[in-house]
Amino acid sequence: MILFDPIRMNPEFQQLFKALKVSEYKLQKEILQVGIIQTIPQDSFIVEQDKYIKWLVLVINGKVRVWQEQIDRQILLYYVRPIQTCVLSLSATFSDCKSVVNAKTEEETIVIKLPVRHVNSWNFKYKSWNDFTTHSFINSYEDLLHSFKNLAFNKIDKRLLNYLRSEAQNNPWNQVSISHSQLAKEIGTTREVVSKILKQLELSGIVRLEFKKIEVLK
Amino acid sequence: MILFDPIRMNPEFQQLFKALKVSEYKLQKEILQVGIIQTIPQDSFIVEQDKYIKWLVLVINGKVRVWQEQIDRQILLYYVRPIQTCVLSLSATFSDCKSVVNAKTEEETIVIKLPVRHVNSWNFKYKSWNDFTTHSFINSYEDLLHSFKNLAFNKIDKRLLNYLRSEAQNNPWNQVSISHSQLAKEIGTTREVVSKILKQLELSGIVRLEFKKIEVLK
DNA sequence: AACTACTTGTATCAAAAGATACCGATTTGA
DNA sequence: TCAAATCGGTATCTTTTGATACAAGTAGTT
Repeated sequence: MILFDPIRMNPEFQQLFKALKVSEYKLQKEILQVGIIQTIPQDSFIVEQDKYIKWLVLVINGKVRVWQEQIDRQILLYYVRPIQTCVLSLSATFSDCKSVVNAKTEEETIVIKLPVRHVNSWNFKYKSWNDFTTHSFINSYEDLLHSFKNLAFNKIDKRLLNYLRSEAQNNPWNQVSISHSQLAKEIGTTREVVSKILKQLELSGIVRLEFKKIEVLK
Repeated sequence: MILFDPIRMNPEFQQLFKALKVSEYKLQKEILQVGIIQTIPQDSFIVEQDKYIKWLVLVINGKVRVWQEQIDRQILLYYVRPIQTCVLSLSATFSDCKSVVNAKTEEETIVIKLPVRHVNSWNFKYKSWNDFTTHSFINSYEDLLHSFKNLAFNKIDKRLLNYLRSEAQNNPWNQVSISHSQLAKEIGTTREVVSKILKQLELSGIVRLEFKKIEVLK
């Protein structure tokens, strides 16, 4: 039984170990040795398109938006929420590569950063880490597949409603606080189209519109 | 050193071991014990949407098309070529689940089938298997991400040309043998739209059209 | 209150994509 | 060789989405 440095063993690490079901003491020790806890303010970039990924970032608290962009258009890929990691930075732990996405905090976010070069060997060394990475890949793949299907088969009005309903679930009053232009970026279209569709949805009694706020009624 | 049953140790298994860099004798033995080699005729379903996945299928020779469909529309996800596996059946080795995609042979295809319940434990037991699954996930994720971006940002004419160019690469005369209606299914649109765009591309001197054949000129 | 930055509403026009309809060409195989 | 099935071309119309332009609303600051 190893006695950990009490200064390093703070609640964020404990949360991480519990969520990851990290039972191996040696892995706990390795994470404690190389991991850095950071509190990142709102609207800060975690990774940027075309830049190298140096850290595997695990979100402990907060919310990170991951998206792709091209000139004036962008589209949401997914959100990273506690306790998850961005699979793309996970894949970077296996082979040095540039990021093909952007990731930015949407709220103040607490993360644990692990240098990718250290993480590489853990996959086969520790069963719990192996399970964690495997399930991260599977879940992320399924999420992306779902988004792909949505994009391939649904028209914009349906995709907009899908987005609103899924976001409204996280709010006690079924409200989504977002501007029309931001909404346009989430689903990959323009602001005018969003305004038009939202007005139609309001006339149909499906949503109720306020300034920078949308209430989903059904 | 274990002496393998010479009847079971046929060239397909040898090919698989080499490609997977399976050096562990124990893993070789396990694969030989539970693996089944099958030659599947053209146009046979490997997995079907909403049905359970019982086997991890590894393609040794041939070509398997994986797609999603909805009523009258479908869209290509990817092809599985030698020596690869469909990640979605790979993810089924970790948790019993129904398929969300269809997979069908496009040519006569030789595969090795492994029962998913056996494969589950190999991931942490054998380093080479671990590497194989990890790289399968990473590559597949990146492919899907690429497709997603293509779908999100490119219009149909661009996507059609992207498809043709990538397929033409595999042919010594830069020709793609496919009907317009099949092409429409690959990229998720209708036959008429494909015919229209192909005619435009021919007038621009980018392709040359024949019956069920398209030559990509530039 | 006045100013600024941002947000929302909406009308008009253009382009992209889909739907329908019809006809002729090509292949296949009985 | 003739019929059936599949394939390809194209015209017309509709729907969906995007682009442009401008007016008006909202919130925060000074």
